[in-house]
Amino acid sequence: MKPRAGRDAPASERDEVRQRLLAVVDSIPRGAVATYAQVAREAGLPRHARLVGALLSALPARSSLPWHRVLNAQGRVSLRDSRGCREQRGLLEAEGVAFDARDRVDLARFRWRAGAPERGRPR
DNA sequence: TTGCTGACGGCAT
DNA sequence: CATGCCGCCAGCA
Repeated sequence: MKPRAGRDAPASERDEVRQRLLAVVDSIPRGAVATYAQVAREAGLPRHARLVGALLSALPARSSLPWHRVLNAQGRVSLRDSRGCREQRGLLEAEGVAFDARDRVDLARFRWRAGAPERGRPR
């Protein structure tokens, strides 16, 4: 059987991977959002969207990471827990991210463009 | 090792 | 727009 790199990799390496992903999340600027897949790609780990979710779900409540700026590909909050859902939404709205009537964020408008020059979004 | 699960995603219906 | 199905991956029983 063909072993898969990620699973067999030494703990230290998997740890480094997690750090890299978290670092990307940490770099999402206020008022912008990124998708799970986007974070993974940005970290050089395409196809690891689920891992991003797993990581964030295990995040300590105290974390200073802007975990709330990560949404699914549809621009919606992906939390199962309704309590957490409202929290994430509240945090985003507090920094200017708008949700439409179907609880979606317009990614074309709020998606974070890594490396793109900081510029005010058109109102 | 196998099987099931999940803060995912893309595509077909 | 909603569902369902399937691929993808790490974690865990």
